[in-house]
Amino acid sequence: MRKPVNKKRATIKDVAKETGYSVATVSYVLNKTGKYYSKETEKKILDKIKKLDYYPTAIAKGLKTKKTNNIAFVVPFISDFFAEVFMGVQEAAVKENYSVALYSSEHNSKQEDKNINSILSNKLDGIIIASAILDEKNIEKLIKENIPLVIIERFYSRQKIPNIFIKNVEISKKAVNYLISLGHKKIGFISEPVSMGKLENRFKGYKEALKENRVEYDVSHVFISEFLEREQLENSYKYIVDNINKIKECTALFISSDILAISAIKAIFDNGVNVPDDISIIGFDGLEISNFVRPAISTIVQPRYDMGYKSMEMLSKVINSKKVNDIELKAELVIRESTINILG
Amino acid sequence: MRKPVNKKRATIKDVAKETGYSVATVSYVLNKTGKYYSKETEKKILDKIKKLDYYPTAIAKGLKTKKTNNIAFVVPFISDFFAEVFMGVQEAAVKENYSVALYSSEHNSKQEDKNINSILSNKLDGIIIASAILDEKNIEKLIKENIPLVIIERFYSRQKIPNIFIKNVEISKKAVNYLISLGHKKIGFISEPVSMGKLENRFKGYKEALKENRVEYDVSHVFISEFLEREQLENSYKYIVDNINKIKECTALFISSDILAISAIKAIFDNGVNVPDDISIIGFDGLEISNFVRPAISTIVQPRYDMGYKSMEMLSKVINSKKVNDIELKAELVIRESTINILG
DNA sequence: TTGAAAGCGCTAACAT
DNA sequence: ATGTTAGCGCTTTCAA
Repeated sequence: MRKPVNKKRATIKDVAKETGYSVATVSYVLNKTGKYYSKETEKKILDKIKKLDYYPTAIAKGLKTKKTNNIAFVVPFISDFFAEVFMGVQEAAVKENYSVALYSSEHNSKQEDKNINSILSNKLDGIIIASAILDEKNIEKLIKENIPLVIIERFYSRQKIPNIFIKNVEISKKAVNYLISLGHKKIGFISEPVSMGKLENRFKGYKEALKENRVEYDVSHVFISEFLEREQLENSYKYIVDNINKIKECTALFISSDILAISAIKAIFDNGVNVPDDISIIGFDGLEISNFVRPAISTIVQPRYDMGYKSMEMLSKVINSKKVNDIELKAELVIRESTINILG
Repeated sequence: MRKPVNKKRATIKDVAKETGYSVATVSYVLNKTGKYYSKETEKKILDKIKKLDYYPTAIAKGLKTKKTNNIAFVVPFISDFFAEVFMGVQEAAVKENYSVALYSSEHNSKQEDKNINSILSNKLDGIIIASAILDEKNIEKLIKENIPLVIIERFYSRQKIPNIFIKNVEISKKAVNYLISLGHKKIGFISEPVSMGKLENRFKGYKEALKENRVEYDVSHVFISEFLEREQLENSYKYIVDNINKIKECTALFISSDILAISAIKAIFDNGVNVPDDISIIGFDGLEISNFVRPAISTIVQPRYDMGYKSMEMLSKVINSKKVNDIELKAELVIRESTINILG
């Protein structure tokens, strides 16, 4: 006695045959058009559907409708930050009945190209790009294909793309201003390469704050390096240690992410310097964990979840050809234990 | 002069028409069958493909072939741990030419049901389930649909499902044994609910170690709570604080995740107790961050990336009906600063 | 070596 | 209110 292998899934045809109705009618009730069928028909069909454990094949439907109800969420790498943004995306996606495929380029162009091709050939309904894409050409490609797009945290100049952002320049300025108000004059800036829009703006805010307060801008206190990429704690740690002497010259540091700040604190500590006693630090992102390390990190809290949630809502509108406006989200400077006043 | 809106993407038909060949021939060269066409034909067609910027539509192909080259990675919630597992999955997926959709149930049954339905109707080629699924019925459903499955870190008894695992009992025992060797007798256990296989086993290892060393098992030192779910730092912190008096009775704590350990350390510290001076702690997971907090946490390092990578490789085999064997991965006890000897 | 055509599961226009 | 059917873009069998 062999059990029936490969008992195939019921199709719309089966439902039609077994109820005696046509596939069209079944399709109608399936899609709850509310038209073209009676209450009675509906019930019969629905019952049979349940009995056959039938559910439509999205892929076949997609072939016809050109909608897959799948979207892509593209990140440069996986991190705490993006994980939380993703949570927002996913929650909104569920609400609007989308599934989301996650694509990470891991800071690798080849990988990104692959991802883009995969996205394109999968006929996803839309894409949310978080923070950046390595190769501008890929954005052009997506635009050319006319695929709905929303970008988080990056201003794309060549063509207007719906955007969710925070005011990086402004809030960075605020952070550095705060440091200055605490009496700091030697303020370092630590970041991965700033080619990506948002980092560029954080750097800009840093420089503007110095300038407006007539604090000397000292290039030797700017630490921008590829070793700081992808928020790798180990790599960052090594980099900081390698540059510890110059870093020691600073009394305060503005660091472009909390993860970087965490590794900096350890690297600094391991070299006999203390945060905040010897060096004050302000991070960026406002990850929960930044409040659970010692000292708790003063940081700029980004509305990570909202960034995701709103971007998905926005994307849904774009997909349905509704008008959308860019959304500015509020970031907030939160002072905790990693910053102290060094004035008299 | 209006610009051509909606310039449709080229299809295989276009390529056929423009080259004068049939769609069949185009399809052959497209799929590099290497047969049924001449070098010359191939070149002509390839050229045209490039010129038209044509690439096949996965969805149409999938309808026919029953393969989408998409797989699902299902997690109970998003965390540092799963993020790293995901990285492994994605890397292997790229290698084998799969895209991966990420589904998180966020510890919510309704959400999980939705996810499962979405997975099913999207006709994904396979699924990797990380750690757990809330409702056993959903696993049954997937099995019934005959969809290739791989499970990370959970033994599913009713039917054999390919599995990637570490020896949770054994390694937990080792950790607690170590604590005992340091002179600890009052050792607490902190974890989210242990209904999930792996946690159950960690708990088991804890109890076995006590028993084998004739150390009293004190239920009042077992802290298992829903407040500890999903590795939410804030919630965990509150829970620990609420139970601080009982926790203070312990001289050591075995904690089922690093994130929990981090929040415990802070909660304990904020209540005037110190790690490791007053209480030793061993965590679980071996997240990078656990080495960057103070004190650096002694922990059990799990091969997170490998878990993901290997599970994707395994899934690929299952999809292609190749034989697979369960894979045991090695976890490692790493001693850092959060544990001290309290003997003499 | 190439082409014609059926068919994958569904939607929707059209007919009844 | 319900049925018939073309067609979405592709693969693959069969014929030429």
